Amino acid sequence: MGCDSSAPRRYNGAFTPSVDGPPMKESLSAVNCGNCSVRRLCLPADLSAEEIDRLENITGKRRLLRAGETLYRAGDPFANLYAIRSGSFKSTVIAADGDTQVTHFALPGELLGLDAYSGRMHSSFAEALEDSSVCVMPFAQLESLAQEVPALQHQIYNIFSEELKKENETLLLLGKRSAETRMAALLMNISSRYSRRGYSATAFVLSMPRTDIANYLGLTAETVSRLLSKFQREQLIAVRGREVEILDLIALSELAGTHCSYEDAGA
Amino acid sequence: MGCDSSAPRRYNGAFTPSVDGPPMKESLSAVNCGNCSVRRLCLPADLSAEEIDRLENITGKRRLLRAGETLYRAGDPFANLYAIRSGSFKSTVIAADGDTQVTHFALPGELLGLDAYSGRMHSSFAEALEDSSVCVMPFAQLESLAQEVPALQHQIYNIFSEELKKENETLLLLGKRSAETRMAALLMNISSRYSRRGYSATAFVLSMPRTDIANYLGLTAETVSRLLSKFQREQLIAVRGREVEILDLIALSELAGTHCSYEDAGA
DNA sequence: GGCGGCTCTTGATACATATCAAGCCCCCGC
DNA sequence: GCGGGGGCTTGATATGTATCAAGAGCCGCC
Repeated sequence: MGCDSSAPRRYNGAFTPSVDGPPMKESLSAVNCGNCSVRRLCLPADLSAEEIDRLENITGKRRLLRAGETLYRAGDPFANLYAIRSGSFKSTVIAADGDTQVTHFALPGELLGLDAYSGRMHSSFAEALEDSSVCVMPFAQLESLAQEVPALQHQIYNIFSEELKKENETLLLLGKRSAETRMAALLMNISSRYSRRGYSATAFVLSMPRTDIANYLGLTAETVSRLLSKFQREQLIAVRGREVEILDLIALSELAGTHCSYEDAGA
Repeated sequence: MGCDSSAPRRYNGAFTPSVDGPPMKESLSAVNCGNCSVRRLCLPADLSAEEIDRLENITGKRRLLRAGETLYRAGDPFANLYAIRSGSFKSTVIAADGDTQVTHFALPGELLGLDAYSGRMHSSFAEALEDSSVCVMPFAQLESLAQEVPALQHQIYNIFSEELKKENETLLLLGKRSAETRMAALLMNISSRYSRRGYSATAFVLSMPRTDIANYLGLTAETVSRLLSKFQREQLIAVRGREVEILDLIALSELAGTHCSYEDAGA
């Protein structure tokens, strides 16, 4: 079993029968960065075997979370970055008036916690949308290792920069686009992110409730629901609860107003 | 004359009579990071005199831009970061369908170009809103210097992280808030950023046209105009063209739904 | 000094999406 | 198997903001 043993699992599943058998268990053998299947997406990108080895010494720890548990909260001291190995998370921020806003959905192979460096304190919340597993990466150690290993340094900059780019795309999406476009773009985005990971680009399970999707897109849950129904009527997708199958990838991407996804149109 | 000689100047000014006298000229004496008035906001934060000296060797170059000129365009190879010394910029991204979205307004002391690291290519446009001056910082050199100077490294991470935090706040703003709230939040934000720089928090000139504000906030120019008029009727602000005076900072910040600004509620 | 072109303002109307309100479905626990 | 509750869907209505349209102010140019 590699770094990426458990497949995403819904906590409220329709496909998957139940979640109660032997959950949250994980073999610890052969769990390392070198053979991690999300490797390409995590930090190690261009490191040599020896460098990966050193990285592993500081990223050995795993943390398992149940659906609904929070990985960190705004105000928590910043100590670690987290690489998602399986499962998914939502990031939220809270306004002064208590209003919350979902800012991201994080899927396997993606990082959480980058916004916490400045101020040494998390400024957002990360909550597991389903049972999930993360690599814990103590940033202080990562930082000093990076000081010695330029390739790691580059990779960290890369990730920060990538993250900024993604946010720009999100802004673009939320800026002035119709509810329909936003919904289509989100579906395309999730599709491409799963596909990049080796999962199906056309059939997946949304791990988040409609309310979270709505909040993220700046819409209401009712509107999200209506749009999904509409897409289904138009034969663009098939929805059943949180299961989604994209029937017409091209039409959907045209609706989204972008060729592939608003994240990274390549891949 | 220090690092921050020229004050922001409108290119379409109401206060300032004209822009044609001796523009875009700048003494080169004593232009260095150590005595730069935006120092606290640029990279040098915690560096020793000796380290600042080394930094200066690679950041000596200046670039002057006329209102409307672009600092970089999406697709340009990434070579430099830019620290704004005077003037202001808008960052935009362009959707596949050609639609553009303003993602930021950048004021003096702030950095541009961070999103370009990954892919070694700019993914957005930066256009001067008024005649402006920037410090050119070749990133490759910055990077290798950072490899030797941990304090610089920290500062770079800091800036990246700060940037991500800011974007989260912007998402919060755009997510589900009324036009009124967005407009108030933008005014408060600009106010706090100017104030942080030592300028008046209550009287400033918006360097961008209404259309850019509207685009940034996900509204139309008409709505922006109406809102400003409304704020004025309600004695919250006084507007005359692009000049704004905030009359009731407290009421405005309450409207914005945050205590001070959506950027960094402190300061 | 007067003309022409922007940017900005203001008004009337249209429309997209929110809001309010049931009812349904599915999953879970008893 | 039955009852309960949360998430989801669907409908009717309300409303905020866009859209369309006209006019005003300002600036630069001729």
